[in-house]
Amino acid sequence: MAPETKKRRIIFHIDMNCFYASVEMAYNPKLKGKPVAIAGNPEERKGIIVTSSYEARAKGVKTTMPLWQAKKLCPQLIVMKPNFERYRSASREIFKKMADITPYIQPVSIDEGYMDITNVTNLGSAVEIAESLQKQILDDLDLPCSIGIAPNKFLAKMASDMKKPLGITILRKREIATKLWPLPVSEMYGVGEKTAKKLKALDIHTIEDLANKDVYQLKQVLGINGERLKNRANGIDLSPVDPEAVNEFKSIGSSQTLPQDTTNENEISRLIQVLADNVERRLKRKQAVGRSVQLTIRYHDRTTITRSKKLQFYIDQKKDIVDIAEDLWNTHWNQDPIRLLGITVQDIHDKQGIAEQLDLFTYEKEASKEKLYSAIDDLTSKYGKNPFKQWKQQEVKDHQPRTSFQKDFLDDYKK
DNA sequence: TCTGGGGTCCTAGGACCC
DNA sequence: TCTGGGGTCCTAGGACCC
Repeated sequence: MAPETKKRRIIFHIDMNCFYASVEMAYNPKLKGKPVAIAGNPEERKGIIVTSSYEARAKGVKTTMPLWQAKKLCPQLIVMKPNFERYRSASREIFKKMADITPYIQPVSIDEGYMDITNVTNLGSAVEIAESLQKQILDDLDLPCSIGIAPNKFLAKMASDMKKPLGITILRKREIATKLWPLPVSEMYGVGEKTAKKLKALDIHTIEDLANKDVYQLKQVLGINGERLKNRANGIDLSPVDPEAVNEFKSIGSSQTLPQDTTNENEISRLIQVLADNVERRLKRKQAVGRSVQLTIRYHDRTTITRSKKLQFYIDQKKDIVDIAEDLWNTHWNQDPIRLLGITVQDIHDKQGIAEQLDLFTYEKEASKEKLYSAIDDLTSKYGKNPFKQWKQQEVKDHQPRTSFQKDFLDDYKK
């Protein structure tokens, strides 16, 4: 957790400018000053713009624009495939430099993060610290960034957006009315297309309009988020800079848009293997196990469904992931051509932390996972329902059935 | 010729338990 | 005999962000 929250905090938001394009320019300086874009797969339909340089943006090239459209706007556009290893390595160097200043760092994405420098006392003023950090990142890594300085994360985030590239912007509480309120509400962090539309219907167009709107009306339209957005519009955000957040993964997924829509079950079966393989590899790299598998199917017309299955056990093996994904596929596919397939393992936990529970559950009772699965199947068909469903780990551990039904099951299982 | 792939958080309804 | 209300878990989908 961040240092004190009572004391007025000093929060930085560091935002890399055109990150992927900038990294490519750092690798190959000949690209500097030219319209450069990073695009998904330049050959196929999934070719969309991921990032572009300011020179490309000047011609109207925007993120998520289909490649063909970008080329039409900017025929000289230099299009490159993403080199994620490069970006990850540059990212590590950037966060190292932040870590030299304070341990209170919260990475948000590969190119963005917060710092709480409230208790940094030996490196000069906040602005001096920001200038020095920005200069180091530029001099050592040849990468430009913008930094927002504010009393909380939301204002720091909005501030870093105000001057690009290579900006440093301070946003004080007393400057909210002049610097923040005039902006269109759609530019606020947390307000997307749908929310902007709903706000417009309430005659809210600027952040000032939102700041002054009756909270009850906002909650009616936006739920709890309405209150949060109003608070932010008034410069209120108590959320701490949380260095642990980055380690607390909740899901790991892999999805792929096909070259063409398909109903071919062989192709789909192969794709499931590839996706499950991806997920398995990343689970193992993170030493994690998960307890729920979700299948995403996007059809020809882009309607998308998700179907998931919660498991009794934590898994990290490709085989298990494939089994469940195929089961979901067979149960829920409606025979229409599909455009995308995705597999996500959810309810993820650290493998070490879960090991004791797994041990108690499977090894101490000398039952392999398969054996236990089939025992559950047998007994479930015998009793008509699965008594494990409502059990908490603790109760299973302690063998403390709460109902006679569970007691029967347990007696039966122990045999 | 439209619109990728990786995530998080929130909501809402139904099942089930007490 | 014919019911309330609170809580948790599971599932599906929506909105948002980079």
